[in-house]
Amino acid sequence: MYIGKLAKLTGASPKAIRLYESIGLIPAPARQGKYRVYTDKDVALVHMIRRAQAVGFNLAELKELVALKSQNSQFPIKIANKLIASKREKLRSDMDKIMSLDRQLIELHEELNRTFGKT
Amino acid sequence: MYIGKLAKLTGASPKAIRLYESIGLIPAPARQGKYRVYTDKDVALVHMIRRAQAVGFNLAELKELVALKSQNSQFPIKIANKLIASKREKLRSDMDKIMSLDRQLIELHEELNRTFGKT
DNA sequence: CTTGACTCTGCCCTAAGGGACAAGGTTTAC
DNA sequence: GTAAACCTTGTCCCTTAGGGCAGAGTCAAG
Repeated sequence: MYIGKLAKLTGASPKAIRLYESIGLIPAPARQGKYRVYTDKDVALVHMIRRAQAVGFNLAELKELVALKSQNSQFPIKIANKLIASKREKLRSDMDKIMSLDRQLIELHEELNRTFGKT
Repeated sequence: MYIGKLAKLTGASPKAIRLYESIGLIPAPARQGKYRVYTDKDVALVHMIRRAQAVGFNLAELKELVALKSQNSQFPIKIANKLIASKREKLRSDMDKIMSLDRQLIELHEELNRTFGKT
C-alpha cells in the first residue's frame, strides 16, 4: 500500500510517517518507482508508535526502545516497566505543578478582587 | 540600567527581554549609544510578565492584556477574572488528561506483565 | 490522451527562547 | 593612555512533532 492508505489505517499523517522514517523510527520501505510501499507490519508498527505517543512517550524515547528491541530481539520487559514507572512519576510531578498553578491562580483572583473589586 | 542588570533583577535572560521587545510586549527602551537603557518601570513590567508566564499565560495572551490595558488605561478586572477562570478550566482539563494517561499506563503495565511476565 | 487524485522533495513556520559568534562598546587597573 | 576584562549588539542555527505550501512527478480510470 502507498503512504496515504497507511496514514488512513493508522491515523498518522503522511508527513508524520515520513518523519518517523527520517529519524529511523520505522524502516525505510520498499519503493515502487518513487512511491513508498508499505506492508501490514508497517501498519502495526505505526499503530504502536501512535499509542506510545498517546501515553506520553516522545519520538526520541521510542527510538531508543526500537534500538533496544533490535539489539535484543526479545521484548525488554524490565526496561519497559522502568520506563512506565518513570512516566508515571513524571505525571505525578506534572499534577503537582498543575495544582500549584491552580492555587496561585486562586490567590491571584482573590488579590485582584481585594485590590480592584467593590467591597 | 543596561539589559544585564534588568535580567538579573527580573530573572529573565537578556535574550528573553529582547524577545519581549521584539514582539511588542515591552516598549522599546531608550538607547545610550547602542545599548538599551531601562528604568524601574521596566523592572516591574518584566516581573509581571514572568509571574504571568509562571501561572500559564503565554506571550500572545500577555500581549493582548497589554493592548487592553493601554486602550483602557484602567485595569480590566472583569477580563482578568475571565482569563483566570478559563486558565483554571484548562488546568482542570489538563488534570483529567493526565489522570487518563496514568490509567492507561497502569493498564499497559498490567498487560505487559500478563503477556510477558512470569507466573 | 486527459483528468483527477495521489505522492515526491524541499522549504519555511510554529513557542520561547538557548547557544555560538564576530564586532564593537564600556569599565577598571595600571 | 592603554590594555585587559567584561558587557551588549545583531545574526544565525537549534530545539518538538509535525503543518502548509509549491512545483513536479506518477498512478488509475474514462
